[in-house]
Amino acid sequence: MNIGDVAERSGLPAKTIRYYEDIGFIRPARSANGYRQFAQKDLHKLTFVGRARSLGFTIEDCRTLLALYEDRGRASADVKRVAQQNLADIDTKIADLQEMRATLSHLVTSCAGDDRPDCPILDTLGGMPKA
Amino acid sequence: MNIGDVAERSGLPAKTIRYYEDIGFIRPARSANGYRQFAQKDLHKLTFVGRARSLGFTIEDCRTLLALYEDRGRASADVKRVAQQNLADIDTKIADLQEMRATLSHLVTSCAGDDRPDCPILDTLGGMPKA
DNA sequence: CTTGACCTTCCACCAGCTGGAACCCTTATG
DNA sequence: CATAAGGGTTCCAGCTGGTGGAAGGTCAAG
Repeated sequence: MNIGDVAERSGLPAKTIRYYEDIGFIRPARSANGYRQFAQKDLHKLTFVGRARSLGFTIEDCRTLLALYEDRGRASADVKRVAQQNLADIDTKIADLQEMRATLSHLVTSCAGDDRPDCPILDTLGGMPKA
Repeated sequence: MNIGDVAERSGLPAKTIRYYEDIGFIRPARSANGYRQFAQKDLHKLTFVGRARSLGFTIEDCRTLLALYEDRGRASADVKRVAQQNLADIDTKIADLQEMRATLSHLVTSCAGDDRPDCPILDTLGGMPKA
């Protein structure tokens, strides 16, 4: 398979696949003309990474997960630990965003949104106490 | 005020303040020794930006908001529009994260997390259908 | 006079790609 | 046979929003 095929089948842009080679996720062979030749294994790994990324795992998480994925004798506890940490990170992000949302929503509601200059949003940003 | 004072009062690191000068948020005067001399106005603007950033506004949003903040004749509708867009973006992010969370939480729950190699998390990442 | 806390600039780096330039390879068509 | 379209290749730069560190100037205290 050439990079275009793998891009289509994995759902990742070709640029991203080259980048993933660059950072060592895959090591495709090269044919005589210099084109990357991808094996099924490469496609699997790329698809795996694509899914992991879409679930919010970082590149370094993916590196760990890929190593565990390749290691047939790994303990599921190791994988679970990475996933749980990711879950906790996601929970933190959600909580932060919800707090932001509440504050901002309150501001938006209190703003008339007309053509007059009086604006509680700006007033608050410019003047609210440090907390 | 020197940069250290402004940093303390605005709650922003000095590095960030220099960066904000770099991107044109503020234009502090310089004293004879080359030190930045901050006016109250600069402190207000930095504090304003700090708050807006903590509510998830991008740097470009802040540029817009600062311009509106400075413009005593602005229409509150303009500010509200920016805030509402930000709110919508936050909602999208929260929804995305919640979807991630649900999938990942399901995976974590289904994984034994023991010392055996069988792991539903890796199985799913490596094998689930493209959707 | 030296120490230490400031301040300055500049350059490099983080994640995770993405865009573009400049070039090569392959295949089909006129 | 020339050429044009549509692959592929490399490398370099840039995005966001800063952060870290080196090398050096300045200032007040002891």
